[in-house]
Amino acid sequence: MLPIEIKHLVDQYIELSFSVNKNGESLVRDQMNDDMTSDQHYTLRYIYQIKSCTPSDLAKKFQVKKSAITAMINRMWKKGWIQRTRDEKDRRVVYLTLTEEGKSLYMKTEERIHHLVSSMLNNFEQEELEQFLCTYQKLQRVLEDINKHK
Amino acid sequence: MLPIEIKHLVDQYIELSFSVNKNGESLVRDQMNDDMTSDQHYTLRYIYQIKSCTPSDLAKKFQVKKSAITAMINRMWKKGWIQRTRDEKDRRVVYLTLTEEGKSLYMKTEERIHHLVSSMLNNFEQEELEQFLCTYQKLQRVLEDINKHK
DNA sequence: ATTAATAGTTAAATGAATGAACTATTAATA
DNA sequence: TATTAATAGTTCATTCATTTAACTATTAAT
Repeated sequence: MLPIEIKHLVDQYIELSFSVNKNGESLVRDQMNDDMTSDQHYTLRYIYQIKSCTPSDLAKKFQVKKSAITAMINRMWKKGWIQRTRDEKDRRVVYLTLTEEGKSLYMKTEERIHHLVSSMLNNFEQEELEQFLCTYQKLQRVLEDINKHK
Repeated sequence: MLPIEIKHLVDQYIELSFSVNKNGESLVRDQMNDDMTSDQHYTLRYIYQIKSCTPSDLAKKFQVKKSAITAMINRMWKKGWIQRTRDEKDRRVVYLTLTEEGKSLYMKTEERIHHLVSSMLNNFEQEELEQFLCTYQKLQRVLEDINKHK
């Protein structure tokens, strides 16, 4: 990369990531039922996809302390969306799974989000989109790497 | 866009934006002083760039209600980073500006963030990066548009 | 057998967000 | 002009999200 161009590109990235984030999060919130937040939906999504996980897994995925996960899981557990099961081999470990209500709520909301994202991405040619996602993917690995080695 | 590919691309976008967001926000938080949060830095940044703005401007930019802005500005005002001035023509309006302390704190933190983002973006060839930012920019406009017409 | 480390929770404190009710001021209109 | 609308911002109560520090229980290491 040419040093002379760096500052402008960095500024542009900072501005765009802020703006896309805020606007995107706001639209995602609009798809939620009144009794759930976007973080709670992301939690349902992760557990749904991976079937079962531990609070420690979630803390790593969400980049927060485990006590933050305990608090969120408590709120979702009270609403009947999540189950806790102790590992019989290693009794320190807790497995989190979705209840039937959790699954069905997740699927309904995720469908609305898919619809929203589809309508966003429809504004792009397939090739441009694929190129974009390819670079986005690399960026994701770079960020994961920096986070891993810190 | 070919319908058959859509679902995969949508899934990929959802996963990447989540992951880049969480990892990115976590790294940005690491650049903050202990007495400030990333939202507070973003607020300093916006006011710094635009010199002066109203709470309503901030509410629009951050996509939150005005009462959320009042609360954040109060916290930053208590720390001596922000000034409030009433408009003499229209006495309903409040102008927010940075104090000298606010400016200097902003600049120190922003420098660390620039350094971080530079080291991230250094992993890309200039052309790939420019192409990426171009699409990211389009995406930003699409999101802003959807938000405007809702 | 004792000490370390790991998994998870609890509790107190702070920040961030909303909705509803409120003040003050300005704009619209009958 | 007098009354009514709308706008800008704040306050208050409530909920969610997060951190730090202290804690329990369990397993691993020496």
